[in-house]
Amino acid sequence: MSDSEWITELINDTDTTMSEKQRKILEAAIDTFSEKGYAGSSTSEIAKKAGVAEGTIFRHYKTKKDLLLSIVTPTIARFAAPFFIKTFTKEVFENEYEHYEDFLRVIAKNRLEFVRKHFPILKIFIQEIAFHDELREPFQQLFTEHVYQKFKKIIEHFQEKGEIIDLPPETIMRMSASSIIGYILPRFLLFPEKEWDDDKEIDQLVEFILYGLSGKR
Amino acid sequence: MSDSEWITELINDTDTTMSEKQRKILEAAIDTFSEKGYAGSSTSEIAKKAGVAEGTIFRHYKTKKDLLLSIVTPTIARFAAPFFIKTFTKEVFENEYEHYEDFLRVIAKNRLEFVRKHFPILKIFIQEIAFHDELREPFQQLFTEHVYQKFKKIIEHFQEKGEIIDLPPETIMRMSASSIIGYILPRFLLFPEKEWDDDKEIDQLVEFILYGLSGKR
Amino acid sequence: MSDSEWITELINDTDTTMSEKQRKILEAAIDTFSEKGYAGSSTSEIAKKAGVAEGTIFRHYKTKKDLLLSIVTPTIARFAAPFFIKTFTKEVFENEYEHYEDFLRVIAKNRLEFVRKHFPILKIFIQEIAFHDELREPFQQLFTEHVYQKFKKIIEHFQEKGEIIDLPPETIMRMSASSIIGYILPRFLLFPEKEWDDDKEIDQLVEFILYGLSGKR
Amino acid sequence: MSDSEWITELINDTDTTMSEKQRKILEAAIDTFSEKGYAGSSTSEIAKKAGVAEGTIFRHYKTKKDLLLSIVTPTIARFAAPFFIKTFTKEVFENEYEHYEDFLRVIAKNRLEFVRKHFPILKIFIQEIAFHDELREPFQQLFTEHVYQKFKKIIEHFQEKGEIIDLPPETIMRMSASSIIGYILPRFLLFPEKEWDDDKEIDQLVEFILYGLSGKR
DNA sequence: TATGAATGAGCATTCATTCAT
DNA sequence: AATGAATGAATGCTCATTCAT
Repeated sequence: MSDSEWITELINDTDTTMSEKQRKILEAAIDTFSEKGYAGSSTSEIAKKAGVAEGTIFRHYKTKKDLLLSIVTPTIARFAAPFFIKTFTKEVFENEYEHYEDFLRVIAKNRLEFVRKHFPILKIFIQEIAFHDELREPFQQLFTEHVYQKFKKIIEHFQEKGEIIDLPPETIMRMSASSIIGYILPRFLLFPEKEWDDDKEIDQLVEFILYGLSGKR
Repeated sequence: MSDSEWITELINDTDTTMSEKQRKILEAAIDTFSEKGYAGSSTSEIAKKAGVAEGTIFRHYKTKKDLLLSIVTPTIARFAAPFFIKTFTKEVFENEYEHYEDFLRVIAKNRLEFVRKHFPILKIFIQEIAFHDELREPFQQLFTEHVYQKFKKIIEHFQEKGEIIDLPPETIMRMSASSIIGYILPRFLLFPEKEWDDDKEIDQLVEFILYGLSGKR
Repeated sequence: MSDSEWITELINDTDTTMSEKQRKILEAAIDTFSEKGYAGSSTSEIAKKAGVAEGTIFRHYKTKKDLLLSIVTPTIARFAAPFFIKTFTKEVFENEYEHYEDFLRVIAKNRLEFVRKHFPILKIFIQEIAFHDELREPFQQLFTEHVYQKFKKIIEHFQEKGEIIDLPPETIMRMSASSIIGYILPRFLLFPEKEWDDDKEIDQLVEFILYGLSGKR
Repeated sequence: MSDSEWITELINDTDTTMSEKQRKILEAAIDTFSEKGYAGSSTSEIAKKAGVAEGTIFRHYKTKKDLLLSIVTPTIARFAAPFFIKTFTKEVFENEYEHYEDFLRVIAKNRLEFVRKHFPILKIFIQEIAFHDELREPFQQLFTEHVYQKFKKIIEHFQEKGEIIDLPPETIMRMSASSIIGYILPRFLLFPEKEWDDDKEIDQLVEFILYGLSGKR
């Protein structure tokens, strides 16, 4: 399976062939891994929560790590999907987003939406990426080859237009991303129960980034 | 032991009473927890790495979790130390930092220095805080009662002076902090082997935050 | 089913009613048991090797042990077949073999041939007879009631003719058999890849036994 | 540890450093492996029989296979010990044994004695050698480099003296050995409860081999 | 104080067998 | 007849913790 096929397959979320039991197992595993971490979760606990025999887990997933990857891999691929490079012509960016602000706002909103829907899985990913080469390596590659490259082109495009300051693209990227992530983490991880006005917050966030990065000083 | 005694004790780095073996155990545990996570590390592995018998660990630390807390707690307390409220009068802030920029730069530089020295322990903290009430609760308290309160006063002080925009202090705080953390994490966690010019990067960072938060728009 | 019916059925190699799948299962099981031993083989491995579903094995053989017996029993019965007593009159022996040498040579040659054809199954038998009463008991009976009795009569016959020394028949039997087996085991089990000149070796073997057992000393 | 050191260590049966529990574990393991085979024995069963916790087994023997090797290896080495080549001069053989008969009788008697003492372990060896490379390889080497070489020299020595027939030494060896083994196996494995007059049987055995191999025909 | 043998609950995984389809 | 999902007991092994020395 080639790289792009793999991506295509991951993004089209066609888990249509999953049995009832399999779905229950995945749900229980997401729950448990998310709450206690991978190493802190036992397959027997997951089986009990899923209402299946322990052996059933291993009929569907060869190992516990296999179960982890089956949970995390497709979701992360889909999280990164918007950054996939499909075309390299400048026109596309110009058509896609007239201003850096547009790009930022769109990304912030739809990735926030994605996080809202899939936070437990993303949390597992964040927790476990440090400990599993099988997780780190493919996503490091995915990031450097797709996300980073596309993001960079977008930044350079708007730097040429004079919209954003002339710092190294990865610095711009880091500042933009960390601001957004710096909203997402408290929002979902630390104080999820607080009432958040996402739209207003994102507006402030975008404005903060834009002024911070504006060339006019 | 009252709350403040506890804090005092933690900050004064009184590791003077530690035996050679104890120090070796701590070192080995930091190494191991940092590399494999708490649940993924075994006490026997730590004992072997420390060159002591398995039982020796439990002579010094009642349980494995005790060992974790002994590692993480004092370092985190010291990480937060600069934000401790010792005085509540406005004069102090004015003397301490003339501009928000000064405050930001000082904090960024010395907390970065602290991270450089203690990154493995901080990494353990970040990884494990989600899974252990014994970690989360005291530091949530420490944060809301000290760090947050002091940070808020500082922000309000500079908002009154018109230096920074009139958003809710916690929004300001989040934006400031996440920008700095957004530098620290790639810097130490993702690409530690890259060559970083910390001084230049921090200057850019501070500038980014200041412009982003400046009231003049 | 009476004892003699059982024997008759086993000897007539009526595997005619076996389906394709059943044959594949038997083949795979022989392969696997022979290579890893009964307890070291799993039914799932056998199923995979046979290209059938796990359940299919249990449709044909109630249990794993049933499968073992189905493999081993008929082949061992046929291995012992030449020793079955069909008649008890002396004349038969005299007609069958003029000298002990003839008997020895014929037995050695055709049992060697049999071993060549069925070695994997015989190996399973040798390995497993120690652990399964269901194997040991019928074949102990078969041996003491048929093989031993007929062998004994033959030996006594040639002792009367003065061809072989006057030791207890079972001693003669043991010496004859162990010499032959002592060729077969290295030949097939230890060094099967060596080049063996079976005819010459058997000639030497028969001579060795004959001289060893000859009464003229 | 060099080859010869290894041998020396194995032969000197210095299990002096074994704790009570360790001894109990070995005994129970020998019992169980001997009765049910390696694959058919469970560590929990062995632990129960030894009166220790299951974990205790694994403190002394890293794996179940380690336990097997710890049982079998030293005993087999000691079984082969009499065949170790210590000297290569002809004089030694002449002093050691005046006739092939002497050699045969001594070997038969003392190896029989050894088997009597260690039969359960030897049985385990015989059963398991087919399935474990870790067993087969070192003993194949030990056999071809020591036992076979010394045996061959002895045979050639007596062939030169005209005592035994001029067949290939390995044929002589096979016939001698299989005759002896052909006594040992029924003696201990098949009918251990029968009353055996070992001395008389060995005399007959030696005579059988000698006449069988005698050159005078 | 330090040891390391001993524990037994718990772990991920495999097993032979069943049964609805 | 054949499947393969499902089972849950059993497996080899690891774990944090205890305790006699």
